[in-house]
Amino acid sequence: MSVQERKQRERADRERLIVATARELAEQQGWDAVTTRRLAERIEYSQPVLYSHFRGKREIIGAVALEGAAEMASAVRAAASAADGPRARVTALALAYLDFAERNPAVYDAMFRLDGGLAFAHEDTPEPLKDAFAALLESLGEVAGDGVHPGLFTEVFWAALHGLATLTRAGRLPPQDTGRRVELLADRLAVL
Amino acid sequence: MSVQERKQRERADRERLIVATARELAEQQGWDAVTTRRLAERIEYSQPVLYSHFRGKREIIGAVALEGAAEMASAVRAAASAADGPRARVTALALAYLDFAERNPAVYDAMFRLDGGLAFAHEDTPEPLKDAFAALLESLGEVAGDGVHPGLFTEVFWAALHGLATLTRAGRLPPQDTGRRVELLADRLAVL
DNA sequence: TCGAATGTCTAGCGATGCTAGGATTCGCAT
DNA sequence: ATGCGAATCCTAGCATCGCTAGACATTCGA
Repeated sequence: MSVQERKQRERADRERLIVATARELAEQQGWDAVTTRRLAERIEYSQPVLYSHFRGKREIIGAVALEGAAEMASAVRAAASAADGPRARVTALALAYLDFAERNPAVYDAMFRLDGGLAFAHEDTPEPLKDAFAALLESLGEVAGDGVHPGLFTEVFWAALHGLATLTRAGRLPPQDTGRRVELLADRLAVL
Repeated sequence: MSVQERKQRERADRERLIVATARELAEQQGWDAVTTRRLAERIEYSQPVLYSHFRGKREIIGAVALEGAAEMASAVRAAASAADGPRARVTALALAYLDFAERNPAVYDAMFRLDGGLAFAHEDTPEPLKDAFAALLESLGEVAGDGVHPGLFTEVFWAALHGLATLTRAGRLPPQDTGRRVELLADRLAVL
């Protein structure tokens, strides 16, 4: 029995290695540079090994996206819980979100820009994605205002953050004004 | 002289044909299906002809993006001018923007999701892109509120719209709630 | 009418995601 | 310890991608 367990452990290790390497490579040189050949070379295995873990490149991107969603959820929660009061909580959350997107552009792309083959809308949405949304909802729901569905409010706020993250990374919005934009968002959207 | 003029006209016609065909193909089957071979076949020329008009596939995407920007600008202006008062203007503008994104997903992708090789932030930003932003600014600037830079406000509002468009297309947000989200955005962000 | 210039196509390069099929290694029963 | 079956891994290759060199045809100007 212990032999099989060791093998399973090694397999799981290798799978983590693949995801971590893909992420590292993507952050260093962009997702275009993450080819199956380069990835295989970096993990010191041949290409087909990748396909014994993942159905294809898309699924690898999806795995990175899930990892990123978990990290983002915890980053958002940490920032929110460190702030006092609804107002500070909202701005802290927003800044944490944008900070995560800026520090992990490739991961953010995997989550929202690229096709990771993830089911988003339906019930079979992976847990990390639902949890990341829940992390936003926890802090944003309390400032939705009367008569506004917390989920709907969170979606709109999230959309605004996503737009800011995307456009900033595209060079469209100068990064130094991020603080003022977040202030504007929090002042106007949130009901305090 | 008239011979050269005819040739130039034919060349310009063919260039328009390339862009229109690329756009059509992208809307029908997605940008992944827009390969240089398929595109060449559809316009009934060989691949190298494409490269006598554009530096590469990126530039073709960029051309579609510019065409889309011009259309979006006029769609936004039309919607805004047909509405009475700032409040109605803002919601009409927002709905027109989202409607454009929904009806022309491939064009919207070319504008914001894909790499069309367009210079965005700098001064050499192509005129249609600047004009599309200007179309937003015209209506949104008047509801920025006191002490808020109209450009900054427009950026934030635009980011929110962009996020809504993106997330809706990804299947993350149910389309039937678009109206309520727009109402929320207009109610909260705009100062009337 | 003929050389030159312009325009177009055929063929091919390197690289991509992905896979079939053979080789090798490994665990386990004898 | 040994030999066999199975699991594991790699070599080699396919179709397709964006892109380009060089041959071919066509048209223009003298």
